[in-house]
Amino acid sequence: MASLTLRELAARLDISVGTVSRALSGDPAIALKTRERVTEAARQYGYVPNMAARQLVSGRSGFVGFVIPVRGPNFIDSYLGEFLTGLGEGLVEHGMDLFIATVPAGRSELSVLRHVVESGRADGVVVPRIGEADERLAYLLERRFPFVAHGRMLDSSAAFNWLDADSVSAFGEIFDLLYELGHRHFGLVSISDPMTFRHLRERGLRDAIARRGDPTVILDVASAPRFDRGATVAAVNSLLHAQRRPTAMIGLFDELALTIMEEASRAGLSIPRDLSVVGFDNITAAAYAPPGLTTFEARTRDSAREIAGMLVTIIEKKPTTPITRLIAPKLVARASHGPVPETGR
Amino acid sequence: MASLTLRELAARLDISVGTVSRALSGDPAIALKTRERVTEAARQYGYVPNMAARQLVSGRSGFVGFVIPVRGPNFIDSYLGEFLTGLGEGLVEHGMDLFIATVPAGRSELSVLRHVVESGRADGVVVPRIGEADERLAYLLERRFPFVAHGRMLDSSAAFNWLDADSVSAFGEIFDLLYELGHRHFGLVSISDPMTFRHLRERGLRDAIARRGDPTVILDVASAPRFDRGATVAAVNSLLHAQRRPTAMIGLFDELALTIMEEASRAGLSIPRDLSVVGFDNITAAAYAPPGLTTFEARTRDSAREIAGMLVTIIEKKPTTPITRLIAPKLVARASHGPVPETGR
DNA sequence: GCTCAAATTTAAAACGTTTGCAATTGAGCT
DNA sequence: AGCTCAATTGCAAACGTTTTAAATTTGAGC
Repeated sequence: MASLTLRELAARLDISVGTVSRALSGDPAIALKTRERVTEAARQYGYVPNMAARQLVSGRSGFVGFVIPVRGPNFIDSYLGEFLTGLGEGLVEHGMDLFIATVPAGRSELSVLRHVVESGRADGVVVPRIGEADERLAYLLERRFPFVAHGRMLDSSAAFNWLDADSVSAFGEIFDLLYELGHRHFGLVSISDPMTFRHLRERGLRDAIARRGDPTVILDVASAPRFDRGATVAAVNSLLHAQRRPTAMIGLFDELALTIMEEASRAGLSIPRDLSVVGFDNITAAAYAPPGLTTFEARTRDSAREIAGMLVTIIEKKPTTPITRLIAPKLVARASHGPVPETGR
Repeated sequence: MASLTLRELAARLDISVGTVSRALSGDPAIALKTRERVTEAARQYGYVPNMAARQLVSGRSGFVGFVIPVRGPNFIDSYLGEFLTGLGEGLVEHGMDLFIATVPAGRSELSVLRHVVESGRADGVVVPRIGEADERLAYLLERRFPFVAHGRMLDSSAAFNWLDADSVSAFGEIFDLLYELGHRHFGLVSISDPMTFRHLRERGLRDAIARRGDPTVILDVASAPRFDRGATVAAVNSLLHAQRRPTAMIGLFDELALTIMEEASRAGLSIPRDLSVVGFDNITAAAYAPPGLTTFEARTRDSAREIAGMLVTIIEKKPTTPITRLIAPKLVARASHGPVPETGR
């Protein structure tokens, strides 16, 4: 604002603007003595470069953009909170700032993303929650705009930069854990939305079942639209009140697992005595909801921090081959799972 | 990026740049016919103004800054999630964008705020969670930089723009509610940190007690540092295991109330039969933790949206007298409070 | 003391807008 | 036809940097 300009600083030092600019950027072509003198003066007078001017000539904004995905009533849920935290942490390490855009009521997420990209206010963007046919990715790829996705496509041939939790193995691990505890009848509460993580997690579970090769294993699946509370409750109850009830139920993510626990309690079932429940994500509420939800730590925050690093590399180095990374989730064993019930089977 | 420039657009229209600029901004000095022609061409060629250039000359960035306050392990908690959501919503209505800065490990929150302000990357900032002697406010006031605080100072003479929840009356309401249910012995779990909301809430409670004028009312207070889980548990238990235990306990905010409920259960107390518990904020976990925490909806999201509007007004109109606003919290009556226990008193 | 290259610094253009002021146009009047 | 005045439009400066190319200074070698 009222801050010193480069010209003024140069005047006080009786040196040309160009030299001052170079000195501050540490250009070795400038004599060391001059560089030190300039740096010192800049510090002393509290010179702060005007980002707009710098951006105008460099073409880089120093911002990474993030469009908050449209969703239910609460925009920033547990996942996004973690994610943004990590992203901020990661970016600040690289001297980048975070530009957050929300989607106004009438407009589409894509149009906002377009605004972010085309206004030149961001040098790259991070795209969370990948859908099966994601128009955001299509747009960014076509436009060759730097981005990193959190999540991947099902078709691994799609060439772009992504980082994802290895939910395939995590869901395999859940199955193995419960199988070892004697469970043979599983219920999965899933979503009907076209998100890729849904397929990956289901695949992880199914692959593990197939690997085990035990024909007595049963898997029932019930799905509901993502943020439709009523339908979700109905889906959960369709499994809970089936003729033969699963002994272990898995939520595609914690919110679903919590709903399972609620409905089970309502139905008079005791967890984990009558029913084992496992989730995925380890959201805050998972620790509070009795008896404590067994789940997987998706390490969202670490993931986001790493994504920040990846994106900065991509912006600066413009690598030709995509960078991809898998993060291994970690089991958080709480009290909602246990051995298969002896009775009633 | 590869987007059309104003000069190019002007060339195609065979009109001067200045005219095009004015036409696009809707300047009535430009003939209507020309304006329409330009607008149409801009739309057709997909012209997007370069924000950096615009910012350089106008001196305005179109960004509102927000420095994520330093805190415990999880930066973006429930409060901040709600707040950022509302802020984004509010800003987008005014065509402004949100610039989020995180505080790197070694640096102070103030230094980051200074960076945001002095780099000219934001036209105004929003400051959450006001402390008793808040150096951020002191800095912004001295610098005369536009800002709105979420929260106020105790000394109401401090002249700046703020919006706050009317926690004084809310805590009075809590007291009245519990008093009517027969409670006379209250326990308040508070924090020892120098945040102004702590004093305001305690004051609300004390004022209500004084107003009632019943000398049999007892209020015990225990405090712990904000994010010190161990000390918090100890503070809670100091009240729970006192010679005479309060029949109603109030958490300064929901996290504390949830801890009260946890520790009470651990001590074998049934809620609300043996103990009533009330919180404040209505965080997500409040609904999940059994038997459902009675609390106040602080309307953080609405508040943030309104703050966005206030800030835009301040940036554009530069009013001379401060804008202040109180938001009335709303009771969310769940199952954690009830009549005073008949026995044991 | 001179030459020439290396080291250092300077001048000026460029980035893409906005905006004050001057210039042009054309209609209405005399 | 000439003049005035308002309505339009054009010109050019300015915003604060970075960076290219040119100019200047320095200093080593003879």
